[in-house]
Amino acid sequence: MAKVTQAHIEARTKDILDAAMRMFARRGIENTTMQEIAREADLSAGAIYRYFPSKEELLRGVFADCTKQNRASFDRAAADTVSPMQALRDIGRSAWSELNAEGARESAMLSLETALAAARKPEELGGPRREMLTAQIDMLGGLIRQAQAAGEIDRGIDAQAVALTLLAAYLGSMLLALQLDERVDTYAVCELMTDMVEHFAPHTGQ
Amino acid sequence: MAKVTQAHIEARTKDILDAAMRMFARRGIENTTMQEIAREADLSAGAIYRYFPSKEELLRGVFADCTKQNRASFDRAAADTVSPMQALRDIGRSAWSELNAEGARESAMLSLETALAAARKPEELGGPRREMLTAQIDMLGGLIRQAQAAGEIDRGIDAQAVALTLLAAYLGSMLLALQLDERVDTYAVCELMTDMVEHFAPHTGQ
Amino acid sequence: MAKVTQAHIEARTKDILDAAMRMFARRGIENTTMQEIAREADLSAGAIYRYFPSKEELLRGVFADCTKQNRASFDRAAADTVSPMQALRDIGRSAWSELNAEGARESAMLSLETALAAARKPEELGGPRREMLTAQIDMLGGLIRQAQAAGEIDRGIDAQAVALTLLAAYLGSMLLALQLDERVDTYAVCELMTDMVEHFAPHTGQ
Amino acid sequence: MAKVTQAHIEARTKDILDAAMRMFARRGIENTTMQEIAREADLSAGAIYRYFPSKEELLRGVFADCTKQNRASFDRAAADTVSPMQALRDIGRSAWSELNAEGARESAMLSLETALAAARKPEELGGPRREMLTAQIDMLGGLIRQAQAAGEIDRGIDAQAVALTLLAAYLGSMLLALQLDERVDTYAVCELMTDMVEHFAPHTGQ
DNA sequence: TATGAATGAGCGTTCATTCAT
DNA sequence: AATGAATGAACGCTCATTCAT
Repeated sequence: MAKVTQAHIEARTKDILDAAMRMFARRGIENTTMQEIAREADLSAGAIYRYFPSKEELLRGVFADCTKQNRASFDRAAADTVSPMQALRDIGRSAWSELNAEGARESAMLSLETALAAARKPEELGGPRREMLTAQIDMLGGLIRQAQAAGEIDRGIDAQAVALTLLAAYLGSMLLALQLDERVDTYAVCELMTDMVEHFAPHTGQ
Repeated sequence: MAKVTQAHIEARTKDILDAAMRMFARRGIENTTMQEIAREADLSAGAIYRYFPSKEELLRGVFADCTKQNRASFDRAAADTVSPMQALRDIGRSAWSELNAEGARESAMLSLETALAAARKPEELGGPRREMLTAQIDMLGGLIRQAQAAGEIDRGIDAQAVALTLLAAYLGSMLLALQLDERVDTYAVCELMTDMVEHFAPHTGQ
Repeated sequence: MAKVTQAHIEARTKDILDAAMRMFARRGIENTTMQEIAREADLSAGAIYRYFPSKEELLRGVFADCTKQNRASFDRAAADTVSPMQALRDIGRSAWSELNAEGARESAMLSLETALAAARKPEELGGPRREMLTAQIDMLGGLIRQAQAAGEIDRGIDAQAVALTLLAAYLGSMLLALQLDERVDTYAVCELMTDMVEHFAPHTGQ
Repeated sequence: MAKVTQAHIEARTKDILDAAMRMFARRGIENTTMQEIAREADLSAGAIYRYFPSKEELLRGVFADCTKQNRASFDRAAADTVSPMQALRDIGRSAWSELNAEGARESAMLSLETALAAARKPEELGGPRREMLTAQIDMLGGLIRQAQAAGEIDRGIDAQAVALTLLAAYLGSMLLALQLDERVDTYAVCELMTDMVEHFAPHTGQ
């Protein structure tokens, strides 16, 4: 009996988080009303307050959920076996192709919404976000170092800087895709970055 | 009294625009009240409505002002005389160094806020933003083609793709700087990108 | 809770309509605030918006309610059986005696308020009002023609004109009663009009 | 010098009163802003306050002006010389024909606006209006008594009641014309009333 | 005397939150 | 546990009124 209740509570909590995420992305955090979230979650407005004590706390829940999902998808991507460089290529392709996928706009908007919210309340919301980003940078940096060790990438370049640059290029592509829509081929950014990383001839190598 | 008319009105309009820009950046567009903007501009709430008929119109004014400023700063940067590659380097350095300047956080937040607002109301707000971005891409693309013509950059790479990538790397650096603050050296992205563009040896060149 | 639904909603809707009607009459449509209507209906201001989406729509509701009531009272009056002339007399007496009844002042003021509002927005509010008035004129005209057919009224007079005149005399009496209060005996207008209609000897009858 | 100032002040006062009257009629008292009145009077908003200490006082001024005008026009109409009955006919025709004249709608709306305002603040605004109406009734009653003395109207009817009825029929016609516009021939009311008064054969005369 | 920019109280309306059912 | 009607604190905005010029 307690088991059923527990499962039920968790299911409802997830429903509400998903509904909130969709609505925050679609209409913006401030513009989304609790009524809208409730409707999207097939609940009444008051019911949400059994699971989250306030809209702010619900937002925090959405944050946590987002970073958890994100982490999971990155871990999956990094589990490549062929070669470090191949893993990088795959991660890039899968990440960039998501920018043209169904729901990419909403996803990008939510990403920006949360980035902004976190930037405004660094103490309360910034933590998980920072961890997520540094984890991604570290993961990319690790792959690059492995690729350097395997001779796939020039040893002369700073792995950390490359990781940072790859992530920046991805995030910037997301921003551009959001604003320029189909007017621009962001996938070219992915290919160019990969090629550059692979075929870069450093100064000192001359 | 006709003493104040033109100069006074323009000064007040600018005051309000600046105040709105600061508040939109600091607290978010939706979260900012007309009262707050008024207080920041040392005015009463009602007075704003002499200069802008609604909050929405004020937002549009902020948009226009932003893009105008942005265009001006890019034009200035592009007016380099030494060589196309040098111009690219200078633009990059000046752009990236702004990311660590005073007020960079607010500027970045405003940029994201406007990006989001434009993404949600593309017909009403998207136009100027798209023009600004495509103008930047075209300007960068033009410089790159000049650099290729001058033999400073490999002729084998797609100028448009490089332009897009540079802009993406910059925008992504802005996003990362906002979220990771001083935990990360975004300037390294600038240097790496410049080096890569300059010393890239394309596939076909092998 | 589904316990309240239909009955409760209808009761509240009626409460609000009645409160609005009273306040519109007492203080004028423009002068009445939603707060005042809410207080009169024993509700909070926000609660009204569950039942009417705006003040304007509430006004339209009051309009509809008024014309419905009015129609009902006229239909009741017209259902006389003795003779057409007797029906006319009864209608007149009942209508005019309402001018001295409890709440007549408020009723008159509401009538004028709605007349004015309808005159200013004919497309939005004028329709039902026009229908109500023409229905009254037609009803009176019908009774007069019946009375003429029954030989109770001279056949030489224009039934439509008489109907119009009776209605005008009634509306004018309402206006006079409102402004002169007890200083004037509007009931005399009713009696004189009835007598005149009944005993008028037309020109051509000479 | 003082003379010029005095004349100027009176001219401006009249300008403002006329502008206010037009705007009150056109848009309703509550809906009219001081800015609109000022614009209509070719003045600035603040200037009105040199002549009237508040909007309320300006309204009172409009009231006084209206009743004065009204009185003047009635006095003119009553100064007929041929016969009392002819005077009544002329007054009626001139009054009713104004209902179809240019600006009749505005005039009617102003009349209703003032009637309502007076009904709501009887102590402050009701006085002049009551005097105006009773003066009209008395004037009509006097003419009827003269007509009865001259044998033009049956001596058996109550002159006061006839006067009241004539005024009511007129005011009601105004209301109907306002609401039914050109859908109705209010002039027929005038002719019917005149005929009835002239050719009425009273009960007791049977 | 006249101006019109500025004020500030108050309007219609929205929405996070509460609570009787 | 869930509902949804109700609350009340803001919000964007308007406008009668004031006052430096």
